[in-house]
Amino acid sequence: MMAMNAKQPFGMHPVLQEPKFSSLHSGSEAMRRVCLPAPQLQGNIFGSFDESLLARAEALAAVDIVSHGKSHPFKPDATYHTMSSVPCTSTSSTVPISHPAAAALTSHPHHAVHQGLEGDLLEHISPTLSVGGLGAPEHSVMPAQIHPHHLGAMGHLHQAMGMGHPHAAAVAPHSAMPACLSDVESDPRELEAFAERFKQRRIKLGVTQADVGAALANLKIPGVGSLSQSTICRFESLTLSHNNMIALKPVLQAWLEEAEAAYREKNSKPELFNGSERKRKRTSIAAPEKRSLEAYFAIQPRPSSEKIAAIAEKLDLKKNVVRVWFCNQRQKQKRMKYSAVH
DNA sequence: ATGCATGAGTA
DNA sequence: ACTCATGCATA
Repeated sequence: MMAMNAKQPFGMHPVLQEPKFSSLHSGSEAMRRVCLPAPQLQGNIFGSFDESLLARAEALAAVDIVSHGKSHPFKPDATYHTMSSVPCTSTSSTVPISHPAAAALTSHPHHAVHQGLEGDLLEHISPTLSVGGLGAPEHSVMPAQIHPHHLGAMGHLHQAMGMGHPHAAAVAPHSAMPACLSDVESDPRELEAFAERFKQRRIKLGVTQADVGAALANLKIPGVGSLSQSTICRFESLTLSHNNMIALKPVLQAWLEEAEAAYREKNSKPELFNGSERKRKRTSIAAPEKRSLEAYFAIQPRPSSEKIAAIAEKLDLKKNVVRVWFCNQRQKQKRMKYSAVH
């Protein structure tokens, strides 16, 4: 099978960044920080009694096994093939994937599969979306170029678009304003509702999350490229940051509208349609270690580099793994679902 | 659906 | 060295 490779393994084109728009980052970040519980108190304590606290954390971890209402009462995730020995550092190193061609050959089972299963729908919808009806998918395959790592660009764009003012309560006394400026219905309710609607309608169209992500690139929206299944999934399940949700909403909404339009069009015109990359290895932190980490996190979400090193050693994990774990943990805390200011 | 990771942009 | 938006790999 030689499907086109839409995505590439990591570490290839660091370029392709657009002049990018703004950096409202700080703004939102600052704001969010203010909203955080901010348990700074323990910083000092931790600093001076680190040893004992670490110990206590471990003790807690030992007992606190199930009490963490988190999510895993007991998942047999203990499958730690932690091949941490292999630096995932995309630093090109041995990564041979330099030939787009080769990459294309070996590529993604995903897209291939999807095309097989729903190629029909996609081929009718996607082209229509991008070209506006010209159809004629000369190359009925997804052009493997849809991924011009719009990375930062997109994120910024979105932020620029959606960044906003969480208020929006007293707004709009006189409907005069089309409400299209900086307003943004950043209302969590609205987002939640949209996400739900989006998911249902998407399913109705028979499109997978991965398909949506890929199709996004066909919308030709400046600064918007494809997205992964992960992101679409997270959008639907509201497990993205508030800002991220707001930024993505308009794009997904645009896709949905066009997809449905294309769908309708299809149904209304029966005549026409009747009828080397080395794989990155995911390190897995064993349950016991994870419990310890959670305990540490509870007393100090932002351990210093030294603490991280200490923890890493005690748990016999790579320092970087621990550092990233804390980063992800913090990020996780900020996600919508729970943290939302409902 | 979610865990661990990367990279850009910041501070 | 952190935050954020994302993605690959995997349960």
